Amino acid sequence: MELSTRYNPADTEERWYAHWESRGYFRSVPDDRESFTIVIPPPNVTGVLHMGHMLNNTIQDILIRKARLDGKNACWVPGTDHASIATEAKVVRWLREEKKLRKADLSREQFMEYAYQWKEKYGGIILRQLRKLGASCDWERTAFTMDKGYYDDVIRVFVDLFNKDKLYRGLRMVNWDPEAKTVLSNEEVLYQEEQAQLFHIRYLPEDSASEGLVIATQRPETIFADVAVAVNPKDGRYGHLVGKKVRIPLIDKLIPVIADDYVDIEFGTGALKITPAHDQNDYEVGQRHQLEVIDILTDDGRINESCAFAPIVGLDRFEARKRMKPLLEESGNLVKTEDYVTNIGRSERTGVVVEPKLSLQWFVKMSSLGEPALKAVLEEEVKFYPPSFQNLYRNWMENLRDWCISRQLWWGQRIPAWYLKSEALSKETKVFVAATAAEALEIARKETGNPNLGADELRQDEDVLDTWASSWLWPISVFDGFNQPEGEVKYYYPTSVLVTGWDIIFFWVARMIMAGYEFKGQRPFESVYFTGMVRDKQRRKMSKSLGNSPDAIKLLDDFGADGVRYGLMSSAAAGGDILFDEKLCENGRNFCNKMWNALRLVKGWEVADSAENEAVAEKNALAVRWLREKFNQLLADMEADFRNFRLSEALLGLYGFIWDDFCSWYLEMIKPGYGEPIDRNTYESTLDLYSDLMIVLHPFMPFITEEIWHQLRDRKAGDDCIVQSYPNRKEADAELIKKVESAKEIISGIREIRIQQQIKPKEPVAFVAQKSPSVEALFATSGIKEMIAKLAVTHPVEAVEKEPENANSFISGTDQFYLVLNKEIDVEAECAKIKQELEYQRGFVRSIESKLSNEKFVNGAPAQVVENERKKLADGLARIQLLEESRSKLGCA
RNA sequence: GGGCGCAUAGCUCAGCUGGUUCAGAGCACCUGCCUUACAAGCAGGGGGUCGGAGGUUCGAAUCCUUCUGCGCCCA
Repeated sequence: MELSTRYNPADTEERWYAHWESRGYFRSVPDDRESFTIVIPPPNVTGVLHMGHMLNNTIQDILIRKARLDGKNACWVPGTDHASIATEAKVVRWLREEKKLRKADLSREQFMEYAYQWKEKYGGIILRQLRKLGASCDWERTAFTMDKGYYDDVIRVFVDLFNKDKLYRGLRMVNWDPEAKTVLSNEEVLYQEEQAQLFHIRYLPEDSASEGLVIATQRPETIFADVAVAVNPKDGRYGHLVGKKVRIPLIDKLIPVIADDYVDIEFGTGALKITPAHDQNDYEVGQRHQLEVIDILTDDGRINESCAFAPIVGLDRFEARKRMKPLLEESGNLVKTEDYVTNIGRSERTGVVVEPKLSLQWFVKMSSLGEPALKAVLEEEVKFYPPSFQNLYRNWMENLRDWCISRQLWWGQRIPAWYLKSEALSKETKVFVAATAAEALEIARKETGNPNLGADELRQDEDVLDTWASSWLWPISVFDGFNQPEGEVKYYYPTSVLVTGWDIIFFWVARMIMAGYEFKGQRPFESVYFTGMVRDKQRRKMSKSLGNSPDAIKLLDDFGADGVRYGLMSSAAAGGDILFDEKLCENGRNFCNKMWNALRLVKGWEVADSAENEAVAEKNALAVRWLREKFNQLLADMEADFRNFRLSEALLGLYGFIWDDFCSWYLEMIKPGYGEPIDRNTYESTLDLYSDLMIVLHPFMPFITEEIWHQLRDRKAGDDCIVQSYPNRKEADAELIKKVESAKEIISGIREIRIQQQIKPKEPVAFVAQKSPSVEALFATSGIKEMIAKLAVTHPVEAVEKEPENANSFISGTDQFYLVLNKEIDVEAECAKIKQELEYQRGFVRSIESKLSNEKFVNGAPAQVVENERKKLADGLARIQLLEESRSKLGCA
């Protein structure tokens, strides 16, 4: 069999994925095994795979594959989110640019048709890309938040909440996106410092008895919506004006000067124009002083008819702002303008400046929903990894605001509320909430006392629900838990773990927990694993606009899915950000090559029924035993790491084990000499060990492990790595491990001297140990002398009473070892080395002596610790003695 | 303004409930090797007063206080 010297992922990945799928390994149906369930955080249906997805889904796949190997019924539900605003924005742009259509010119039905066309075209790309990553989802369960059944669940929940009096319509200052013409949640507004201008504008007094006052504003066009000017009651400058009136420039409208603590004396001029319709804080001030609200902005951000200053009506707000400057200058009201930097909020989706705007929206009352959800996390019924996210969660949950769930969009679940056409929309408008128009009509007839009310006399709410108001039902709805509470959902719910970025802890995680308790009376998942954000080397968040995000698919092509998965996971401590660097994927790819070459080595061996001789057999048997015991240790580490979701550590542990213990040490221990065969026992054990390693590594790097699994032995159909049983852990034999570790230290000591003395790698050297009880005990271990001789390339190893002449020595543990080389040793250098070592050892001994002479330590510390210090002291003293002897023998100064 | 977190090698980070020769890993760097699996590799090596100060303790990278510098969330 010829194997290329490099592992080529392209040759294997697609093939194994198809194989797994065709064998139905990803499929889960309820049975009597324990379930292990993950629901995917649904990506945007028309999105494409990016680094965050890869990280997130790699982690889920690791957990799912591990659970599968553990014999659990592993179920990973994939799916997508309709991503209301993001998708609608894309569709609108597409219509405008490609079809030359404006949304305003289309009916709701026509628009939805286009939106579905868009979804058909781009929907599911990301799910195909997940397959490339190796994601072992049960694709038959693929869900979508706008699927018929899902849609119905969202509506059902809305009706349910309404009937439970947990929904209301209210006026709120909301974040308004004038381009998407919809409300945004606080989390969808991104604030950034931007350069702006502060206009200092004089408002003249009613009676011209004083100079009036000067306000500072960044939005001069909004002065026409002013209803007051506020000053701080403690501000001496303005005390005389409070209660008087001042004139709004250009329109000379009189507005009162009021006193309110909210005003910051230091900021600007200390006088604040109050514009309740267009600023959250002003709105609150306005409420306190019972001021009217004048809204001068249209939904698309233009100045509307309510503006008393005609010349700017109809202009976009930025255009209007530009016009204001000359107008104010002309009228003599502009005192000055100054540049300043301020936080401007922009829409996460459309990038336009968000306007605070009062509007009528649907809200969910959060008080009763929040309480059990907070408790669940604080009492760790839902466990967070890392637990520090509890703080963030609590902080938010204790300051819950009602959740605005209406969005002025079409792409989404349309709010199932109907109104009388005869009534204008206001807070007091009668509303009939029901799952269908017919039911709503029935309710309307009853409530209006008009049995003849016709369907055409009702109109449905135009808005749709916030996407999170659908995705918060995800863990329930994907199992059809609303329709069939006794069905599958009973088996799969609560799910095992949710893996998601901490940035959506409020958007999504908190709300799923609320929904879980509200609608199922149960937590939605046992644990939440928060991933960090993927950032670039300069710590910037990866984003399209920065162009600092690598092309995910290209990465997969360049390094293989296993390489990329390794790269992402090797630096991904839970919750910690990843500073992504392609170098990490390179490490992953190199790791694949390493394993591939280990395979080539093993597969290249000729196998004989018995070993060359007894010594070789003993050495190999020791190697096999040693690796088995180390493997037991590794399994214990893995178990702990998985229990704590320390996946990065688990992977790095495996990496070290395979690269160092298995390849660098074990394979070198058993590697037969040139042209010699290996004995069957060792060979078979090696295949078994290697196979076990592949099982343990499989969750992290599924493709190469499956490939090597099959290369190692001829496997029967269905005997695939992905469905093996995870190896059983046995108590590791610490004694044996320690012995081999001692041997390894000796080998390293020899190698060090070899390199220093420039001995050719293949040239055998004479090596002896000074006889001592510990050396004899070590050398009595069957096979260990042969092991040292082989790995350090020495003649047969012996322990001698008498120190050899002209030898280079080194200490390992408390014993001394010698290399006898065919050249004069450099006495001076040896002496210097010994001197340095002596200094270190003396310092070491001193520090321990001072510890042990401290009565408080001896009495206070645990016996174990004291005992250990005594041992350290004895060892140190022994080493000092050895060094002193060498020194005098060499005649060092 | 309120809250949370971080600071350990040149870089990125581990280091659990204080106690092994505990100051670690990977990358980077230096030296030597095209050694019959692998140069995308092998063998070796240098490098840190664990941000500063104080405290608790027999003992502190680890616990407490405080200062400094960064980051994030909320208002």
